[in-house]
Amino acid sequence: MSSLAEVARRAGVSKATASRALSGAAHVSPAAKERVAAAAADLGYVVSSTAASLVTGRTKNVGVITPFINRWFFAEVLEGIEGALIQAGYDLTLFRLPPEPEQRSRLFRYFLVRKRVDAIVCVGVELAPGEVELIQALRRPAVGIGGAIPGIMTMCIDDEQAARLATRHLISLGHTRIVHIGGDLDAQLDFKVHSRRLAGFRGAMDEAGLEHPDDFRPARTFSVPGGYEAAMSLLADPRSRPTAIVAGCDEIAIGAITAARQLGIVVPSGLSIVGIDDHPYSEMFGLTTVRQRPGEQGELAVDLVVRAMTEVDGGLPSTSIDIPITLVVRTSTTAPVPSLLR
Amino acid sequence: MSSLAEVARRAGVSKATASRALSGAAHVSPAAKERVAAAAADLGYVVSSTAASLVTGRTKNVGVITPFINRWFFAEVLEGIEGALIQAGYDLTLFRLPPEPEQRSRLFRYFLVRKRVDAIVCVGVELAPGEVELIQALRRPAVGIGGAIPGIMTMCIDDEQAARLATRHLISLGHTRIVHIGGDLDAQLDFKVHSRRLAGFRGAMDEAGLEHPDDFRPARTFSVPGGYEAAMSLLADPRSRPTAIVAGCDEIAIGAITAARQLGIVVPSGLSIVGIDDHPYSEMFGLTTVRQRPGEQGELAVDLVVRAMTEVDGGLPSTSIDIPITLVVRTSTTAPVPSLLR
DNA sequence: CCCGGTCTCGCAACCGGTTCCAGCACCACG
DNA sequence: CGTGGTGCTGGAACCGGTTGCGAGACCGGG
Repeated sequence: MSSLAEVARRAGVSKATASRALSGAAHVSPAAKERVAAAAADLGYVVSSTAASLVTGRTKNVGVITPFINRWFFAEVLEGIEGALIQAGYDLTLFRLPPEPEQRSRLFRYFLVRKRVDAIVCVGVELAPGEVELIQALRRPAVGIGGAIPGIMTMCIDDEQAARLATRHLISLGHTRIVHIGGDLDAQLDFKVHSRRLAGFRGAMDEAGLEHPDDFRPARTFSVPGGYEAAMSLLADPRSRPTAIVAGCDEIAIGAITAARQLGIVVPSGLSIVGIDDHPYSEMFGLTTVRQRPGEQGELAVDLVVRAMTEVDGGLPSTSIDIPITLVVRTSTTAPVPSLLR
Repeated sequence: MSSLAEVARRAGVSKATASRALSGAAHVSPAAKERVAAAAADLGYVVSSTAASLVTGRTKNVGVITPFINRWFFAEVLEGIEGALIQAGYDLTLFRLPPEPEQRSRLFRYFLVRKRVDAIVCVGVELAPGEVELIQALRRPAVGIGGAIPGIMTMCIDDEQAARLATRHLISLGHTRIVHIGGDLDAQLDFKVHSRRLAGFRGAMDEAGLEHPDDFRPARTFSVPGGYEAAMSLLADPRSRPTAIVAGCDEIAIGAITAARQLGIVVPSGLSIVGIDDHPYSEMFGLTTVRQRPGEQGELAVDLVVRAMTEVDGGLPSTSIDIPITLVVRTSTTAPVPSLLR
């Protein structure tokens, strides 16, 4: 309600000095600064951020674009971003990217562009070249999480590598009959994550010289129920049953563990299972997995854009940086047991 | 980059007409409107929302405050809110409420107040009276989700009623030895959800005249692993084992089902389990539960604030509205089976 | 005592739209 | 042909801050 002018009048100074006193930047006499602070305090004054950003051109606000909110990876990244932004004094404006192309382009050309944001973080969205252009035209720092995008800085885990790591672990234990339960290739996430993980799995099998016919089962959803269904149908016939499963993500792995137990198959002695993510439920299931920390990726992304905004030369290199992953061995994997001993 | 003035010049009209033509509100001749539109299009012009909101006082932006992002209920509500807001042409600024009181008050007095938002939606946060005052001082519509708050409009399910419904279902099946696994009363969510659900459970037991000594087991976390641990310790001793469990939420119920299966207890013949929420995993586990639809609650909240913002008399009544819940019977509950037949 | 430098501080011009108000053209009607 | 009304348009005053520039005060050194 109260404006800077009122504060200034009450403190007996001009708007200019009041502004300088409050922002703390320039030289203002201690006495004046004191009076302004007092006046502001008992008027309950707060700056109008709109007015401020109109003149400065900076909004202290960054936009985050993501296709999902209620999925583990995305929610986790979001929390990381949010925490880091608040810390740095920025607000977070959230845009969910709709799947329909028309809605999507509306988001880009209408919402995103209203000069509202000082920077952009895209999580799990693969920008089309035209969209990259639009963002570059904003002349604001931007970073992507979840996959490489030519033209803007991105960070992601190496999905192929993650699946390869998981698969190699099983191979090193002595498994030879291994199946991959992953995301449906026709209902792919951005960055073709499902294909990449499948490729990593197959790469590891090939490099070990293992045959792998009928090696892939798509899960209807990239989640626990999807993994459950796929594992149920895979494991139903004891003769074709593999000795180990590489899951496309931990949720699928958990679904598979649940299915196996339902069928009376003991994990890991009857079936080894390895996932990717290190989901909060994984420890409870003793799931061996390849860990990534989405929250840290979000924080890192914020660090980068904040630095780009505060440093004089705003530019962010358009490189892609690789997030490290680690294998976490728990109790869902072991060497294959000869069938008589199961 | 391009300003309204440029568009106006290019179209050969004044800023005033250009503004009117673009906003579409007032009378502008079709010819002029046409020329302005063309000029705007090939200049790639978009309004500066900061400039617009400086003069109109409206930001087309609503603030959402929530303590969690990566929990099912909260993420689900958030998705509902986001979808409804985009639909209505509003942006969403997300604030995560930090647990530390000092950070929390900082959020309220510093961030929230910068005249950035036209309305506020609080999900799962119990506002202190002082905080309600702060929000009311903003003179912006506000609604809460997840519990009643005196002074502002809220919507929530009746937690006691939900637990009572779940418990009555078990009692009607003939169960008499029932235990509640719920959230830790010392690590309570806002609105004392854990206590309320416990109270509903106990109310139903009392009204049926059932004894219920040692009737409550707190879960270390209000999630699957918490339910798993609590159920494990509860079910370990066959002699004290109940015939049915009322879980504080579906995730706890799922943890309990998993624990039961691990112990060789068949659900439901050996143990009936009922949850609250209707989580996406619940169907897979055949979990009988009390359904609530958090996404719809979010949408409803947005409808209300949007209406309050567009209608002439802005006020929102400070009533608390009750979200309906329904019992969804699946396969995790049945009549207790005499022990010989298990 | 004079002069140059450093601190403070106020004036006023922005930032980029929206909207009140007045003016003008044009039409229909008396 | 005069007059009142209607529809469209432009000028200009905002909205609420920030900041460049210049003026005055004050200090120390020569």
